[in-house]
Order: sequence, then C-alpha cells, then structure tokens
Amino acid sequence: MEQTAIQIPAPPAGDFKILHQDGAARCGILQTAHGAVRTPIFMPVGTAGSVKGIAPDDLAAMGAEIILGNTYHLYLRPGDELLAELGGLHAFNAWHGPILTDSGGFQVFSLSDLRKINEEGVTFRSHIDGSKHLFTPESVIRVQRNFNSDIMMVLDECVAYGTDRAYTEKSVELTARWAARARAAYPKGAGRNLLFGISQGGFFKDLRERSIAQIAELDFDGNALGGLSVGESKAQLMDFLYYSAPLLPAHKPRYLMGVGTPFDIINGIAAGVDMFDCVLPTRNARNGTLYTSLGKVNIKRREYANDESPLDPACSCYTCRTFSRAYLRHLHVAGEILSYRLNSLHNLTYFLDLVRGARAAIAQGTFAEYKSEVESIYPEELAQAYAE
RNA sequence: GGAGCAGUAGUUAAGACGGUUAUAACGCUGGCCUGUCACGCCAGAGGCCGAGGGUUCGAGUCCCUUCUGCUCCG
Repeated sequence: MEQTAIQIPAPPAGDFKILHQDGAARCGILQTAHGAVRTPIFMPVGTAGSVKGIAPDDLAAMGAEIILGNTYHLYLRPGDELLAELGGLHAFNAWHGPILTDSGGFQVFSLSDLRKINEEGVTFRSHIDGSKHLFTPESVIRVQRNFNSDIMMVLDECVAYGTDRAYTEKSVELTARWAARARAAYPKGAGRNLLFGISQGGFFKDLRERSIAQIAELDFDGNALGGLSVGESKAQLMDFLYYSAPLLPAHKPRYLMGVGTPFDIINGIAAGVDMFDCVLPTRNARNGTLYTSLGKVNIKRREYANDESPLDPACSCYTCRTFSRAYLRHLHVAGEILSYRLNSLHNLTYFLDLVRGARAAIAQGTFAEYKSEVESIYPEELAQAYAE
C-alpha cells in the first residue's frame, strides 16, 4: 500500500464535537483559531494579559489549554488599539494557545459604584485614573477583535445577589437586546473569532429559562451561564446550576462563568457544563490557601513551620516535587515573590488535573465515582450544598 | 559631677484640663477569598503603663525617691 500524505484539514474554528457522555457530563473538543481545547476545561484567569506570577511556558507545562483575558482591563491598559498594532494579545503576551476574553460585563457589576447603565451600554469610570468610558455591545466586540481573542464574550449585565425580580427581569431583557446587537455587529461566520452569548436571570428560574432561550436563539458559538456565585448560598448555586445547565443548547459548549471551587467545578461538569474559569486558584495561591488531594491547606498556619512533607504527595507539579511545606510557609510568611509563583503553579496544576481527571472518568464511564471522590475531599461544601 | 529628654503590647509609637473595659501600626494566631479595583480582607490573642512611695473619691497622666537608656554641659 502506498504511503500517501493525507492532508486532514483542521476543523473550522467553532467546531465542537462531543466525544463521550456519562450521564449529563460530557467530554468534547472545541476548535479555535489558535488550537483545540479539550472539555471539560478549566481556564486560568489572566485578567491583565498575564496569569499572575505564571509565565506561558509554565502554563504549557501544567497542561493549560486556554487562558482568559479581560476586556475592561486590557482596554484601559495597554489599550486595544496598541494591542492590534502589536499583532494582538497572543503576540503581545507570548501565549500562543487559545484565549477567551471576558466582555467587561462582570466589571459592570463588580465596579458598580463607578458605572451607569442605559440602553446604549454602560458608562464607567476607570479604576486606574478615574477617566470616563463607554462600553456598548458593539464596541466591546471591536475591542475584543483588536485583541484577536479566540473566544469573545458579549456584553451583559450581571446583577448583584439579592436584586429583586422586577429589576432582574428588566436586566434580562436588556442583556438579550445587547446580545442581539452583538450578534448583528459580528454575524455568524464573519471571522475566526468565536462569540459566546451569556444568559442571566438572577435567582428566578423562569427568568433563567427565558434568558437562556433568548440567548440560544441568537446562535452563538457557545453559551454561558452568568450571574452565579455572586454571594448566594452553596445550596442555591447548586440548585440553579443543575436547573439551568441542561437548558443551554446541548450541541454547543456550555460555559459557567467565574466558577468556582473544585467542588463547584465537579458539580458543574455533572450538570453538563464544559468550560470554567475562576480566580480562586491564583488569588488563593497568593493569599496562602492551597488546594490539595487532602483538602484545603492554609500554608501560613504554624503547624507547617517544621513540616518537611510535600504540599500534596499526590501532585506532580514542580512545587510539590521540589519543596517542603515548611519552606512554602516560610516563603509566604516572609512575603517572598517566589511564594506567589510556586503556590499558583500548584493550585493551577490542581485545577487542571481535576478537569483532566474528569475527562478521563467521563471517557471511561466512571464519572459518578470520580465526582464523589472529589466531593469527599470537601465535606464542608458537600454539607452546605444540601443545607436548606 | 550637673542638666535635659525618654522609659506604655513582641516591636515602634499615641495617650489635651488626672475620670468608665489604656489606643494604633507592624508582628503574632486563626479565618475568608468564585467572569481579579484583590501580594487583599476580616477577626482574635498579647500590656502588674520601668520600680517603690505619696497626693486624690480616682494616677499611664501630678509630686518624691530610685533604676535604665540617650543627648548636652563640665
């Protein structure tokens, strides 16, 4: 038989194939302009174009497949036009894998004292210099295209926990109109940058359902669940997660924005979510809370002062292979910069291993066992999830 | 030898007229962190106010003695 070089064209960006299914959990592969992403996936957060304390080679070594950037931060500094001029965010920060950029919708929520929302968009003040800016559904697409983001997010309004039904309903409608404008500004197939829609709805199930239907209708490349983990109880988070996730279109990637703890992520996967991002592994790393196969470890505790054992004996990251808990405690207590890097390296490895393990379990049809194994590491959250 | 200043939490310091459980920062101990305004936030434990005596209803605060440190003058 003759050896012929067969050119297999890469699937087009946006192509999403589900390879395995185990209950509602699925394992798939999403194509982007900068490569494929295996799902379920955890995306390290690099708000200002850098995963704090972690260089791209470390990210690659730990098996990160896609990272996040933030439109709000990168637009303010260094600016989207400069990034376009310098060849986009990938050329700028030397991460050549896929990048998802959040739209700034969350900052509309988290920087609430600095902004004003109307039909046109959101006016806000820069947290850096106080200058005034306007984000619209259209401008946010333009900015993200200047970044050359692989997955762009539409502008949405994320309402605070406890917002009443009347406002939440108005907000859902506004988010839907903004989504439609985003879609019009970037029609399907207009480019290789993917565009994901975001559903909201606060803590009202009918509004969640309505929002998801409105967003689904616009035929985005993927669909996100927004506005969760904003201060509600663990039980409420679980309730809304398991209610909402199955309503998102099944044949497209589902993204649970900003969530969460290992417990949340494993439950998100169980509910049928494919993508997660969260600042917890990196922020907590910097603040001394480390996730391990033995549970959460607050490395600054005195009990670790003379602990020669590795942080997590089951982990194969550089930090766990090389240093003792005693040294990691010292670095943290002494405020050494290396502490941030080593801790972040470990926590991100832990989160990436978690989803890697989930993919393998789904493929083998053993996800339920895997899930209860992970949950048993976090008994407090498990108890809270079933608390009334 | 004389004069001045200072001795208050582990540390550095606040404590007008003497008046309820003596402050703060840092440190220490513990907790928190969910689309990063986040090397951040919250809480807690630490003090016979150098020692002794006196005045006073009441003294960290006033008076005397004493000890220690620093500075200056001889």
